[in-house]
Amino acid sequence: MGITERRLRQKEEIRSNILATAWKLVLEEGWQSLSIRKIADAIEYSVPVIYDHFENKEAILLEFGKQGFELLAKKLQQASRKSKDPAEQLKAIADAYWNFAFQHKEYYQLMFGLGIACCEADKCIAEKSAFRDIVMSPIIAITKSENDPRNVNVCLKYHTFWSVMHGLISIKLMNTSVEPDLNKMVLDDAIEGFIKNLRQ
Amino acid sequence: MGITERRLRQKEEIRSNILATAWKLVLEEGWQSLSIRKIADAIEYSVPVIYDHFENKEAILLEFGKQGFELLAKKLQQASRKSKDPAEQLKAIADAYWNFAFQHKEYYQLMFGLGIACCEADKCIAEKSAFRDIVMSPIIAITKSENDPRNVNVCLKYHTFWSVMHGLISIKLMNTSVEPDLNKMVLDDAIEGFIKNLRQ
DNA sequence: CTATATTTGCTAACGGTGTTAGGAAAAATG
DNA sequence: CATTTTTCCTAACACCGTTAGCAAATATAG
Repeated sequence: MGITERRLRQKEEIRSNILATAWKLVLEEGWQSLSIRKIADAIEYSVPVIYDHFENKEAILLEFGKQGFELLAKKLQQASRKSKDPAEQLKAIADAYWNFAFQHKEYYQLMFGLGIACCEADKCIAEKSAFRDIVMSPIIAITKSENDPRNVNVCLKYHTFWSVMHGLISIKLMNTSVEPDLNKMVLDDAIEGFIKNLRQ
Repeated sequence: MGITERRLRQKEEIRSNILATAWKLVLEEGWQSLSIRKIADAIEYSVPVIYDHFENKEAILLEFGKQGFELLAKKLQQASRKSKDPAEQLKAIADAYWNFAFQHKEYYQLMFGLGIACCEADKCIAEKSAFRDIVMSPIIAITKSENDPRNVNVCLKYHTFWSVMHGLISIKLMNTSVEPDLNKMVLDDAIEGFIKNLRQ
């Protein structure tokens, strides 16, 4: 009797319909303007139906957050495989990170908090530590320090790398227009400096 | 006849009462929870009175945003006067920027967009360009390039500096807890590297 | 095939948000 | 004292996230 299965399938379909519709709305009007009511309207169901599939609005955002972290990890993974030279790896990773941020602006905004309270603290630990490892590996190789990821210095360098990336991107994303648009030069410059610094 | 003057004074008093109350509410419960109704409640006036003094909520936020930029500029100015050596100046500026972000977390959040849509683009140009000049000056001195702030390379370095600062701070502020808390070491490390890089 | 149980999806509400129209009361002006 | 101006409030509009409760549709058991 595939009845319960069909029901599960139908229920699952509504769920992914919610997600797909929400995503479309976000692309069209941004995170700030996404609302449960608009989603309900678009999928042609009443509002409470949404709550049969997600505990609350934040749960929907969290879903996208995880998607984003997975996609980012994949992109960084691919980038790091482009070369055997750790410095080249790191450059490729930086590149991929940069591209991700602007090609998937909505994901990036959600993941790194330009306007939404989601994906903080413990919510996405698994997803975050995945891409942490990817970035860590070439840094360790370049510094040639002991191969221990818990090495304080390596941790520090990783943190610095990530911060630099995030700073460059988020300042570009908020587009303050005080200084001219320096596009990717800034990134290349900063990463170049970072790698030099890694080698002492 | 000082009647109109008294009226102006009283009106002005309500205005600053609104601002003071709003600021207290922000300190207590954060930007997200600030609402016109709460302000009205706290100053013991009805809601529309707020709109006699501010066009809308964003205008109130903008007021604080400008205050923030002015305070930051002052702090950076003071810091840069601590030494004649440009490298030391830059370190002091970085330090002051860092301290500002954590001592006046609310200002920083408002100014650099961790959660509020304000202070973008053209709104705070004057205030922003003030602290731009302060940071630019030691960078120019260190690179010893032509004394032209419109020099592309200097612009790029300034942008990098600012991005690094912002990245370090905002990642610390959102406290993702994947990596251990590396406090100010990360800042010192990054700035050290940045200055080295400036000198070629 | 009918009766019961379950699932589904709705209406309507609660309490919150920013914002504004319109009118009553108070104050200043002639 | 009458008139005009200013001050300030009530009440509403249109949103928001969230939930209680109920009606209709569906599946299950006898």
